[in-house]
Amino acid sequence: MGVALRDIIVEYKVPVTWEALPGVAAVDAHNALYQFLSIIRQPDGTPLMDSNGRVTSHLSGILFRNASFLERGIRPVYVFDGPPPDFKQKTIEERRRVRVQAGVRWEEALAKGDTKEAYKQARSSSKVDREIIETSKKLLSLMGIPCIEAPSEGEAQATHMVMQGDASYVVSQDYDTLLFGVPMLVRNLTISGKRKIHGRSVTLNPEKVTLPGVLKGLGITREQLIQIAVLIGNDFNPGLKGIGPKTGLKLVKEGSFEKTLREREPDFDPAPVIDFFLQPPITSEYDLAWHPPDTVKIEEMLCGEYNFSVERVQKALEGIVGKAGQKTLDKWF
DNA sequence: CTGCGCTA
DNA sequence: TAGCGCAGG
Repeated sequence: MGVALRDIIVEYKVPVTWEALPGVAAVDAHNALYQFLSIIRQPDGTPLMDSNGRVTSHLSGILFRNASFLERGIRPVYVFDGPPPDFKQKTIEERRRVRVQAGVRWEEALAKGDTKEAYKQARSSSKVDREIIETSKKLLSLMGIPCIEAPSEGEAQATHMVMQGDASYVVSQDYDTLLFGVPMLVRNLTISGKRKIHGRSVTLNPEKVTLPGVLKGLGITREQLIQIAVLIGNDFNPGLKGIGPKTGLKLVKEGSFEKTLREREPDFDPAPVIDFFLQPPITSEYDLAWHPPDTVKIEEMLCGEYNFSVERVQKALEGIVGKAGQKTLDKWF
């Protein structure tokens, strides 16, 4: 998922604290849900499920993450994807193929008793399907958190909302919003900060990436950043074999973007992709309103339908109403 | 991912 | 009271 800009952007990330991030956060909903689905699993890869076998990992993630956002003065708005552009079709099919294959390999690893491999494959088999999206929207709404439908890519819409001044930054693990021109992107906005990477437990702190910082640091324009994304591959085109971010940056800086494409992929016209990043479908018609959480209905949904523990849910909700309550409730809701 | 209980 | 490991649904 996303574009592999990490290697050239690593220097331009700035650590931030939660206290420095008050205001409205435009959350890349698909990215957040995928993260929850892929990570909130048992060691053998089994996700959290209710007694009917329905996946609940995303609901757990949404409840605790957003309770924490609200407690700390961050007002999240979740931006969901609309219909993808035609030229994303190949990417979508390829992802589906990889996902299905991971599902098969998960089964195989389980049969062999290879727990580590099972967990890895299970993560890759995660799918943000219609059911996941609908249940997520329902819980978010009950928590009083606005959900926006993008005309097309959620990342483009979230970016637009920051540019309009309706949100302060985008929350996503992916760098794609930079291509859409987001002024500020925040990654690792998690509560614990703890992650398991290569079996080791490491602490990841929230970090911000600003587009001006990246462009200035790399000495390029946004158009050139998009050119790099086209060369190395992104959500909308596969990129050229053997060209990663470093080589892409070099080629683009020496003005060889068109020449390289002409030589390597004469039949590929990058114009639609470039144009999509520069002028994506977006809308200014959205309502941003936060409400106090409907604690009764949340409990009905999570505990009544999905077997969540009443104590855990109530505790999370108390955190929102209690702390956010007295100080900021009036201003927000 | 997140909360929580146990350990030093 | 920080750090680790496990359960959560």
